[in-house]
Amino acid sequence: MTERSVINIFFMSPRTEQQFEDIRREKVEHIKLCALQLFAENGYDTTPISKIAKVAGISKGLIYNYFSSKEELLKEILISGLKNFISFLKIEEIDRIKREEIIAFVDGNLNLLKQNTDYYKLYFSLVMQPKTVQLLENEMRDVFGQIFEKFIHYFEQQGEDQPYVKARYLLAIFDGIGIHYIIDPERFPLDEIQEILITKI
Amino acid sequence: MTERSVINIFFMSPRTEQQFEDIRREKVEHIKLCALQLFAENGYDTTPISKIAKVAGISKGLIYNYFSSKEELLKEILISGLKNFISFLKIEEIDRIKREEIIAFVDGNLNLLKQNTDYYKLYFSLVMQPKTVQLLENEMRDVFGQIFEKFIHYFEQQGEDQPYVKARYLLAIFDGIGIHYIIDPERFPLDEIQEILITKI
Amino acid sequence: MTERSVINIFFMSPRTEQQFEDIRREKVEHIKLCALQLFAENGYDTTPISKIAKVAGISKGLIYNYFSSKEELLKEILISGLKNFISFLKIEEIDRIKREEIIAFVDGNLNLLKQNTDYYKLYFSLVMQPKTVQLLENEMRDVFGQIFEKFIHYFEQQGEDQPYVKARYLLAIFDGIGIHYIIDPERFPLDEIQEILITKI
Amino acid sequence: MTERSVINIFFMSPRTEQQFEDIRREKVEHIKLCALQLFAENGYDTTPISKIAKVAGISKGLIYNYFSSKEELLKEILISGLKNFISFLKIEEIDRIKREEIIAFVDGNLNLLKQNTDYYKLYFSLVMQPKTVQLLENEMRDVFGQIFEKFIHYFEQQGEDQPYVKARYLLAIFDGIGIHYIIDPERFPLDEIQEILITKI
DNA sequence: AATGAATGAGTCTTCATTCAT
DNA sequence: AATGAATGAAGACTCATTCAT
Repeated sequence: MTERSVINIFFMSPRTEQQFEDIRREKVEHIKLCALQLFAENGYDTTPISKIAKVAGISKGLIYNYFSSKEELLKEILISGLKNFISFLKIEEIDRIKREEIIAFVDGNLNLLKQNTDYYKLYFSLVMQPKTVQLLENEMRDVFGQIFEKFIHYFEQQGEDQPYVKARYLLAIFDGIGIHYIIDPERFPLDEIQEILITKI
Repeated sequence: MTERSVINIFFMSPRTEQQFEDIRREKVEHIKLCALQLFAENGYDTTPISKIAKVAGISKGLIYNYFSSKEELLKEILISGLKNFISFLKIEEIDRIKREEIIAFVDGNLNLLKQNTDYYKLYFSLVMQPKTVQLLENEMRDVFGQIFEKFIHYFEQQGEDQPYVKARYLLAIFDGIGIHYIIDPERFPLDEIQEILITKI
Repeated sequence: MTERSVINIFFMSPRTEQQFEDIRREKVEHIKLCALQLFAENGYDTTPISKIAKVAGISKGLIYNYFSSKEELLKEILISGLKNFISFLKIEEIDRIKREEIIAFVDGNLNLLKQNTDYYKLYFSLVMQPKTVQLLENEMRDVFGQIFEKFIHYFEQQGEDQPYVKARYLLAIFDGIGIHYIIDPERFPLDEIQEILITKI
Repeated sequence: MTERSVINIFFMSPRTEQQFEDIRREKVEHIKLCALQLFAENGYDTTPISKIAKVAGISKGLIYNYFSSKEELLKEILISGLKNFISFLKIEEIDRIKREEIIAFVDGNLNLLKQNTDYYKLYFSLVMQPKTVQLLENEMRDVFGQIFEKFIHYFEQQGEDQPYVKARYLLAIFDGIGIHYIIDPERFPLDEIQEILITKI
């Protein structure tokens, strides 16, 4: 028991459960953000926990207070990204799929790409590996399953002859654009391509 | 003639330069192939040299007889892939860019994807990292610069208003298709999408 | 005050900065001492880090917590020795160079030799290699430059005709004595030679 | 049996035993010389056999045709040096030890130093290690025992009161000069010091 | 006599994770 | 809740030596 602890008791008003929760959540988010940036830039495997700690301004040990392992940290980052994807694009709300909604989705997708470039970078660099896919199996099925269904539904409504193929194709195009934007964000003509894409739809 | 000279003719002669060269070329190719498969499946950083050696049926040390480092091995694999890309698609020969040639390129590209899935897997998993791009700077500039110019030229001929944007877009689509095929080769409708793509062009 | 706050005061506080610093300094010195003994006895190149760790009673990894590389460890050992040399001989304080001071230096030098045999052993075994000299370039220039100047100055005062040569010669003699003492400390008549040397000066 | 061997038999006159011996001896000397230079410059432990082979213009394997191991090669180099030392200084012939002979020895010693700097470099860098001393135990005892006895004898003749100490001291001075010359051959005033040394004797 | 492919033990180094405080 | 010391398993790489030719 150090002097510090003692002082804490006498001079600081005790935090409420809620405050503790807030602090914790804030710290967790901070660590995740720092880790995401480093993972995106240098790769997951080549980013040591120690570096994350340094960038986050905390000790190595503390990270293990919030995440049980490095892989767990990765998983939470990836899942947060997927959740963000869902909520940002309001996928769940898209039930009657009209043209405007698809266009909104396209717009949203590309806007998200611009804002969350780091996340996409990390995502694309890992999605090729079976280990990652396994890690996110359920979550990915949920997210992409939903999107996929809605796209198929949309193309069916449009009277397309191969709605499944078209849906796959459209999603592939999204990711192609994503990758190229990530590799060369300065020069890749994202806005112009966004327009072309919407026109075609 | 002393006894020694007589013995001489029973001495095994060392291998000829040609023999040594054959051994080298064969081993180099074998190692590169094994490494490619492992890198593609498990990732470059998570594949130890020892595992490559085991799969290749040789000792760890021998790999260093042929490649100065793990990174060098990676580089040679990637460059071989690029060279293969160039020669397979006969990029250099495409000077008068007609519709048929572009179509041949699309076909070739997707066929290559089917045949060299491992290479694409590796390529996409690394192209996001600045370190890789740096590793292949010159080679990539050569290859993609050429392709890119021809596409722009083609779209100009076609009277498109934004040839640069269109070229970028088409290349992005290629890679999008590539990634999706790689992630799910069983179910991704590559052939149907190939047709759609050609139709659109 | 929630239960959590109460628990707080029972939490072990982390060590203070001072405590960490103490641990570090102590460990660093311990490692350097063990390494010096082993380097001196078996040579730098033939002493593996693992052996140093074993002798020091710690893990291999911990050495890298305190020294960035084996070479860095060597460098710090050598520099510490040079610093010790300077402070022990009070080189900087010798400004008016009288006979007594030179004699004190000779005495000090040979006493240091007796006490720090390991250091001299290591030093002599490495000083022949350009790599080492390069490693310590600045430090060696500082130390020996100073000593050398004072010796020259002294011989000038004495009216010697070749002060530079005499200074070089005297320093060479020191090292000759050093080497011979190191090789055969039991039988080498260090004390008698010390007297002879002083007499000559 | 390769074609080459066959040709050898029909077109080349068989070498005599003597010629074979000469060729062998020449090659052995060549390898030793190359190895000495590399060992002296970069250290024994940090000079790989492969580098010696490359510098000598032969294959790694061939070295093992002439020397059973790297250590054996070192040993032979060191012993050759010692033998050269003996024969050059004609130590064995010095029986009536007069002043001129000692002077001749001093001269010879320093001349040898100038000519065989590499050897001295190697010698001094290894002589500190017990392993080396063990390797050369007998040879060193022979050489230095002889020299030492003669020096003692000489100082006895001169009526010195501590002939043993003086002999040790003189040998130490030789080595001190040797080391300093080796470290800085350009600027070390070897000739002047040689004169001083002779004068003192 | 000569080559260099091949091996495998050993070395330095990194880093996720644990632990005492 | 927080620190960084400490561990140990694993990885990249080296190199003396052997071996088939």
